[in-house]
Amino acid sequence: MSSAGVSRTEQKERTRRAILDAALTLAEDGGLAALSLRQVAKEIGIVPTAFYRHFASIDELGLSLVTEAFDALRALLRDARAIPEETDSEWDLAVSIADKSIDAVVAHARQSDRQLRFIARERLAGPAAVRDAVRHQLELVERELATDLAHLPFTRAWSASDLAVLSNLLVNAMLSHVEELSRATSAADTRRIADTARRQLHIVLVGALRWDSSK
Amino acid sequence: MSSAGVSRTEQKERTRRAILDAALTLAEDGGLAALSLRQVAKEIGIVPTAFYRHFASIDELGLSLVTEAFDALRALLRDARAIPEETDSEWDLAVSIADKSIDAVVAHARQSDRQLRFIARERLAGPAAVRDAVRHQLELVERELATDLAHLPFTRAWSASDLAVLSNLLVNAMLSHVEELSRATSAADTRRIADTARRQLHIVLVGALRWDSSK
DNA sequence: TGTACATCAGTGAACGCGCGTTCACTGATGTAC
DNA sequence: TGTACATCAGTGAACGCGCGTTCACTGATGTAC
Repeated sequence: MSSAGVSRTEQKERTRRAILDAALTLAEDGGLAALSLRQVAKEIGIVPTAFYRHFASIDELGLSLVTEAFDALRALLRDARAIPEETDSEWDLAVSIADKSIDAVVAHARQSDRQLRFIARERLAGPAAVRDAVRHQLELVERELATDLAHLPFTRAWSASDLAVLSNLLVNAMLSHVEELSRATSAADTRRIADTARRQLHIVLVGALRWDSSK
Repeated sequence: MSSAGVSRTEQKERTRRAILDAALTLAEDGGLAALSLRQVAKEIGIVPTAFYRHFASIDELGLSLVTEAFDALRALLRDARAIPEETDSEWDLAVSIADKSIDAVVAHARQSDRQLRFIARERLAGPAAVRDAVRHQLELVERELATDLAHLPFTRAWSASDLAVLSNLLVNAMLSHVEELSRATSAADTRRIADTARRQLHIVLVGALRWDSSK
């Protein structure tokens, strides 16, 4: 490894990034639990033992991937979040929120699909440490989303528990949609799946608008 | 392997069942892709090579597990399906359907939790052949559910595509709920999760009741 | 600016282990007569 | 019912392979003077 004109720190960071990147891609079939250190090393052209200069174990690599994946998920939610302007009807409000959110999902599913699918997959199939970390982060994300939802006009009278319930529904639905979007093979496919997601979100929002939290 | 008083065919079937059962359990951490034939053999006390008397490969074992898992999922849906009696209001109808469905989910999540989680997990993390089989079966299940939904009073004017959209939403939500239920550690936990699921389903149904398919 | 020494990312050999798969086998169960 | 032969689920040795991890190493980069 020579790479003239590059500082040692910089080169180390590049290798670290290459490891994370290769691991994220290789974990796509079979999940992180079926990924080997040697596969990763081979993929990026280093000797297996060099892996240990960057991570103490595959589990530690997995936890770094969790961190980065949730950076991506939070960026998505940030884009989806902004409170919509006043609308004429509840129906229009639902349409407005659904459109905005689905646009964010489609855009981020395109640029962060590996990260988002990592979350959906490792939550269920990851090595214990990674699986627990993903679940914990998802709980935090759901709580953050619940806080955002509390600022919408129609949730004024909602209980904290109902906000959590809706938040959980939305996060799970979003992960399903990301998964489906990532399998789209054409622009038409993407549009069709986005439309399904939009209609689902719309149904949920209409239901939420009608929801009486005191019942 | 002696097991006096048991016919050869019967003993073979027992071993086959033991393999499927052990595989289903062992796949719980890390997924089917991280499962080895030798682990399964060791678990049930046969020599690794005996595996080949029952399955040509781990993939073929996986496909058998897919079949059995979907038997369990279809049994769940059968229990949830029955059309509810007449109700006074749309709200009551939603409550009635939600209660009935969640009861079915809770009951089947208890007795078939490994099978149902297998579906949720291998859909995302399985070996290619298994993953594809699970996705295909899920599509079929969604179509079946859409057919059932078409018989509900409020879907009279719905387009086929809207029925598919709602069906997809319900199947995905159900798999999320099963996953959460299977992690419950007490009866109180189960009740709390079932209640979340019930409220989510309720929100969705209220939204669906208000849905205008021609929009 | 030049020299001498320190750091440390990446190397390569070696280890013991579990993997899937092959093959010839054993001995209990099943069947034909 | 008894005997002789066929079937076949499970055995056990063996194979080559990829695995994670150890260790002493190399040589380019960084630093102190």
